Amino acid sequence: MSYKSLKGFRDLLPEETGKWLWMERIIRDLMRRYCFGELRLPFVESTELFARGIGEGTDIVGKEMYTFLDRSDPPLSIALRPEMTAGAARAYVQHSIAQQQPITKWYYVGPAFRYEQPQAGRYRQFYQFGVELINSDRPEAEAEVIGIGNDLLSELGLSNYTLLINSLGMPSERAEFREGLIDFLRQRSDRLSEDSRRRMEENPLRVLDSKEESDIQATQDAPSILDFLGDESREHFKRVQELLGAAKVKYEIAPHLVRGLDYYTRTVFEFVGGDLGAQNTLIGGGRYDNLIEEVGGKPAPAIGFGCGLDRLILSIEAAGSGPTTEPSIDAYIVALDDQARRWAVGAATLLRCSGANIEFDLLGRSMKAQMREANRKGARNAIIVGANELAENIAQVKNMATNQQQGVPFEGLQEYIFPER
RNA sequence: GAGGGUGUAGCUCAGUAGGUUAGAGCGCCAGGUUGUGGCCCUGGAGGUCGUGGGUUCAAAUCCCAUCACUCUCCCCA
Repeated sequence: MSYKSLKGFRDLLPEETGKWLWMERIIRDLMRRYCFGELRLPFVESTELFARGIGEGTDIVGKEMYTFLDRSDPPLSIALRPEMTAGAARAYVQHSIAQQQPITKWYYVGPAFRYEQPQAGRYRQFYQFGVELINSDRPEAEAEVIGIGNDLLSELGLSNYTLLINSLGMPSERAEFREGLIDFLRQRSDRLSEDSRRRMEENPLRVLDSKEESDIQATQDAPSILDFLGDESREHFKRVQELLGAAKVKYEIAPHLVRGLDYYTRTVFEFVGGDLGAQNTLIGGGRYDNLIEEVGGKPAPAIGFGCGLDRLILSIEAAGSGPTTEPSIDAYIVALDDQARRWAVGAATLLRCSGANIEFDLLGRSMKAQMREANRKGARNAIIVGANELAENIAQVKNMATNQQQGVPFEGLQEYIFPER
């Protein structure tokens, strides 16, 4: 085999795309009911947009972006999008959406790219569904967005998941907490893992999210971000919890939940799946009240989430969920000679125009082979036409399940195979 | 960037005290049926045993290197 897809990139063959179409249909139907509009963004943006939007210090920007120089003069640094929120914020500002509508509800579905070691549920080209709700600072916005995530998972037939929520406060509150946390961590740095000692200075919040047993032990009585929230942030978080209760959404408060993007403020949340191993974040999101301003717009509070569709597919498979009906073939036309094949081409066109799913042999195979193919494909009927049928204008139609076969006049085929529905 | 595991037919895998033409199941093709699928029977196509080198009379099998895939850590969806 001379060519292979690149590491972390893969083909989705028709065998699998059925599941994807099913999932995407559920997503789009859900978004219709929540009255969100679909946004389609470029796959490529200026590198700077992501650096500014996501944060220079994050791993995503620091070491996982696919960046290239284009052919302009001087060359422009561009990047494959590592997520879609920055692009959505850019679009919001570029099109002056704030001037046109008081609140904006967008969703998107599509690929994003990160240069990482692939592993289960993680690829270099991965697929995300996400929502962005822009220009509301109200806790109802949290309830709306989190509710979408909850509804989505349940409509996909998943039940083995947990919603974790936390508040990171506003930047000033987080800075204060950060100081306190660094003090705490320094005192017990000897008990921390090597990774955590490194992270302690650059991103101390992440230490709390460590999976190392020693780190978990050492940080059990670490200060909680929740104790550093000001009145407004505290009240906001409390109200979010009330509203989730009103929406009957089950959640757990997770003071250790931090998330890796710089732009989050106040509420952050994750839906984690039970049976996915390390890559178990199905949906991750939060409020980002400063991002719009960061990319050049007038300040606008916002909240959203990203949802990993590759992982959703894994969960769907693990849960035994998925589409129940496969597209069926209404009839397979079995043509016995060249005359009959000519007839079949015309008949197939007519039947297909009426809405029926029709297949016929494209390899010039024997009748036996055509019948075998009709059976294998699960066709409901075989329309058999040879010289005799052409002479009488009557096709032999065999019901593949019952074995019953009868003559059907050509002009009655459409009605027989595909009655008006 | 760090650490495990695995590479034999399209797919899932047998085959290692080195020994003739490398096997099975599934799938695919054809025949058994003159104009009728499934089940059954028979036959067939399909393999540089990941790649390169070494040891040996002889390597899928032993040694070295290398690549790919996969899982885990980091990080995230």
